[in-house]
Amino acid sequence: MARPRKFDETAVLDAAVDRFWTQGYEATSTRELADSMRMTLASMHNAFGDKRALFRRALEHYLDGSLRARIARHEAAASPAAAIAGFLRESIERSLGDGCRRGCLLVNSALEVAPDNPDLRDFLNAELTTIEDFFRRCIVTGRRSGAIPAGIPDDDAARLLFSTLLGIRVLARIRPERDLLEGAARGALASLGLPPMPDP
Amino acid sequence: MARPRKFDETAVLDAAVDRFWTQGYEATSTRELADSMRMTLASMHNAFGDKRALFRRALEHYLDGSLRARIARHEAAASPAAAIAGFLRESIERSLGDGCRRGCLLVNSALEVAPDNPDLRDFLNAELTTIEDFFRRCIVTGRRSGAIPAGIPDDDAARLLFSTLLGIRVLARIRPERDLLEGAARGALASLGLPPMPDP
DNA sequence: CGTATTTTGGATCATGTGATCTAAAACACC
DNA sequence: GGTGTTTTAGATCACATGATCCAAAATACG
Repeated sequence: MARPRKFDETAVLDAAVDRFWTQGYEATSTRELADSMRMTLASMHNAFGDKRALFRRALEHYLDGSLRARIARHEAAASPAAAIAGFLRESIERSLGDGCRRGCLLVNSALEVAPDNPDLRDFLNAELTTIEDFFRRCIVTGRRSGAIPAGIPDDDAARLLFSTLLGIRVLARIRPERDLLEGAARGALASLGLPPMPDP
Repeated sequence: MARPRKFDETAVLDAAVDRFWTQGYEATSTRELADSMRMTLASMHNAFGDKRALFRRALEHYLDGSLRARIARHEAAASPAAAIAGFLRESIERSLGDGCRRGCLLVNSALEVAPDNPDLRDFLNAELTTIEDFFRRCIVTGRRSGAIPAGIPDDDAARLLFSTLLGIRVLARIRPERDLLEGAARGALASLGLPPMPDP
């Protein structure tokens, strides 16, 4: 019916994610995006709309390939406590393994672009809440089975883990030191009576 | 010897802080800065140098009037445990009391501008370490006196509080809900055997 | 008062920005 | 093979950006 697209959508979105992740939204120009996506400005605009729409698509692409799968994978672990510890371990290893100090695109975006962008903020909040809910589910089921000792309210425990994770992701961007990131995670786990993280 | 300056340095730096805090570094133009500082571009440039240098000055101004005094004030509290709880309480109230969801300029900057700016990164890290050290001093002296129960290593406890604070400041910018911020703080305090925060 | 020195105001420069336009190219369908 | 529809490619638009220049203004000092 019409001329087919030459580019691979996954590949070009990967490239867009990389730029936004490394440099942030404001600091990335549309020309730079088009170059790294190996397509022209017009094609990019035609396929994805304006810069904001492309950012949204890139963010969704990032989350599709990253967050949701990770939660599902860890939730299938041997126990809720292992799911929590494994999720934190993976977050730390990802943070330390990235030489570019990129942190987490979700957290970076929540700080840079969400505050003055209600649509994006709602979207990001929904994703962040996914993480909070994951922690809460783990806490609830773990305590119900007796594997996690009772203590502070379930909600507070989940929020503690959630904010610890965010803190770790912030530190990953500015001070990516293993002792620091692991110390925060160890502190949260131990103080909730959870087993330590698996070795890296 | 020469023509005196017409502007009040404190006032213009306050204005610069406000713009950078509300919008971030990249999203704030030099013209907008000059307008809000009530001076001309040339005067601004003459007095503070380029945009990056002005940002650095604004950041220092913000920290001078905010962070260091707060730490000193809380450290003079009745007990180390009260110092920790009071510091978290004040951070939460500041976060919730700001209708603009600005969060903390230090944390925002650590994510947006520090990663590709070694000088600024070192400066920000030194300031962040000031907070971490404050928590560590409180834990150490509180445990030595018996007011804070022994448990996980001092360093890990300090890192847990530190990353919880960062997480709270991130959430303040995207999801400023009292239950959420207080829940994270309550979780951290209770799980370390610390007394709860004072009422707002 | 005169002069040296700094700040101030306004204009301006070169460049980068997001976005769009036009025409050529490429394919699916009839 | 023709036709219609979409994607490409390159040029370009209007504007914003960071930074600078130059002359006028304002003061402290001699």
